[in-house]
Amino acid sequence: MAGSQPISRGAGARRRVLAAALQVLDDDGLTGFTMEAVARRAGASKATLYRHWPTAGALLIDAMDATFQPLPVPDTGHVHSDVEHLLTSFVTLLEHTPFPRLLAAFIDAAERDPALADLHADLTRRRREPLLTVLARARDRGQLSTDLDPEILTDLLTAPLFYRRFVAHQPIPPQLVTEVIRHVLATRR
Amino acid sequence: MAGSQPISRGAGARRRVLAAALQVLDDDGLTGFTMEAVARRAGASKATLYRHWPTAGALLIDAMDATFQPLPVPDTGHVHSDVEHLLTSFVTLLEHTPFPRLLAAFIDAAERDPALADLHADLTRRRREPLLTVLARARDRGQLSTDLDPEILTDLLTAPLFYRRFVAHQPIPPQLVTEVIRHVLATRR
DNA sequence: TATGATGAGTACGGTAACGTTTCGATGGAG
DNA sequence: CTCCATCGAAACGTTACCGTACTCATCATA
Repeated sequence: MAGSQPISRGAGARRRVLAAALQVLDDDGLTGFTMEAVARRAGASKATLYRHWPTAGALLIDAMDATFQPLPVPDTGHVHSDVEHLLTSFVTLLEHTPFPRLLAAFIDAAERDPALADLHADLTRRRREPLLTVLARARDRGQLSTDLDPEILTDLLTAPLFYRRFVAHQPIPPQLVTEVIRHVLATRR
Repeated sequence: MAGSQPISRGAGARRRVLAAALQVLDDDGLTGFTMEAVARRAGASKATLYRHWPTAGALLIDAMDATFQPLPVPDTGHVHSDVEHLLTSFVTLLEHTPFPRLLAAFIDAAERDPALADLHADLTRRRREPLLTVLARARDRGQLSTDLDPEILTDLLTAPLFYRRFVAHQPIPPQLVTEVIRHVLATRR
């Protein structure tokens, strides 16, 4: 976006509040996510928050929606390396950004709030798109058997990375990406 | 910590409180998990809670620890059906018990409390054991190539089920277990 | 049956977030 | 330059949870 566009008074405060909301969620989790805490962090008035968002849940939705950024779609000509690029980028996201902690809080929230659950499902769908694009392209090129469902392949390829980070709560070993691809992408010898 | 037959006075209240703690966590998540709420639900006095647990975190740890129950280890003679039994049981756990909602809350809590993180890692390890047992037995029988790491296989087999439930937030299709096994356990036709 | 533990119920002062309101300051548009 | 929508700050009464303390009932056992 053209950064020199003047940021209107209202939009400026809005952006600061959204950024502060993510910081609070990252630091203190869902428990610490209150209107007061976000207002403090943003250097904003509570009145401003309530002017823009009726509830803390609505604010949370906007804040999480603002975090989304799709991974760039690689095009090396080979499924294998395309997928490897994507998964490696994703591991970086999991290990070196606030993303996973935000997601952990959000997953819990989405269990109990239907509006958050909807957004969560939508964000997940958008997050999967680059990988699905790569797989579809591979199928068009004949590099991938047509009896393999791209949706299930996407599950199988990305799930272990999530699992390591959120469930096993352990670092992701460097060879995991390679191993996952080897098992799932059917490079059978 | 007295006898085994009669439930000593103390142990009775303790069990009721732990059960109430899980109900509160299931219904209201981490946000609603307070000493007062648990005491109310248990029909117990706050003083009783504080007598047994110094903090809400300590109570949460004991409550989550009490939920753990290992899946029975099947022994059909074939890796394939053994694994299928285990994964199917696990899907039932994910779809028809409070387990996943409890876990969602716990994962968020474990992101910020080291003691909870330790317990989380330990519970995950114990949950994996039946599958690891089955895989080890298969290897001893020569039904499984020795160059496949059982730990990674366990990741690949269970991760998609977690993923569907927590990340994709979608029902687990009946054929997913079969598909996962087909891809991961290398029964290539 | 007498006694010591244990628990339920209640009350307490302290803290924090709630959601709303008022007021004075400020910056962008006409 | 003027106007006015928007902002930050502060105060408000309300509600909820905190952690502790005290009383009285109940059960376990010797």
